[in-house]
Amino acid sequence: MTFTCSSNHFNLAQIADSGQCFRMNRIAENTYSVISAKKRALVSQNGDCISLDCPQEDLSFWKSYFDLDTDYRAFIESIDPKDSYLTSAARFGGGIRILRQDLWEMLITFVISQQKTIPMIQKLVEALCTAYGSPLADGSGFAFPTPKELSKASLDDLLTLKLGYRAKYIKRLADEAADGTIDLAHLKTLSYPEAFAYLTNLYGIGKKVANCVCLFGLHHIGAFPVDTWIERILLREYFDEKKYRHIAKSHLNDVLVEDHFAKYSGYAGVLQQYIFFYERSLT
DNA sequence: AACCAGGGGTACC
DNA sequence: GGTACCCATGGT
Repeated sequence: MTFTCSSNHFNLAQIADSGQCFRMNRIAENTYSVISAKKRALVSQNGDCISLDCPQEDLSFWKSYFDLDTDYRAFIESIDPKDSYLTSAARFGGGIRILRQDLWEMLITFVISQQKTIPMIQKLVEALCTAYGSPLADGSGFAFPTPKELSKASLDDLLTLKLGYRAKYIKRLADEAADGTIDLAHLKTLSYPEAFAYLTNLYGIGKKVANCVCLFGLHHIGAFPVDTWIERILLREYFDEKKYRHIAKSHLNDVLVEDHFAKYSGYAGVLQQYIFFYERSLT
């Protein structure tokens, strides 16, 4: 069945190309196939009108997935007008929303993302789903494998899928999530700082991936992942030699984020997505 | 052919 | 607590 609704600050094409989801594919002009966890939908957009084609019982799931109840205008209007780069980025990518994606899927996906380009991440995620996920109800593809399903893959199996040095991380994470050593249900109950600490203690998950999991898998939208793209932006747009001369290189990113994004406390991750998307569009 | 990609672990100091 | 080096693979 098809459901329609309207929303401001919503742009499917921008969301699909924003680098936060890797199983959203354009299948026609303005129409995308989206798979999250065990569900699939066809989504299209004409102006403010969004159409969802999915089983009726999945409608509320997808409305939540696209975060349609959050007011993004307030985030954008809070941007410091003196920050011309951030202002331009928000004007350019203001249709991006932080999707409410599956925690386990985000955890593994962003471990895969280490030192990989977005097209390569998509291929590897799809390979994992095809090899270890369950078929979707309508037979249109495969769900992301559960911890138990993924733990059936041996280290050699994962290496065969070309996961490289990430294979050993994924193997251990899948085993620990399957046997309960990693408690995903508990992780969902934690605050952002608690979840960040929990995640960075896991094998193969450092600050960057932990923040991506917090932002995209737990919807802690104050999380601010710093990858190579964001680092370049911070150094080019926010670095001041006089001001930061005495700061050690190993702390510089943290200080730059603190000095220029702490004022957006609680939702800085939304703005992070704007600048990430904007920066990538410029190349 | 070096160099980089939505980084992180480890061995040293 | 900090740094240097290594890790797989594919694209430029």
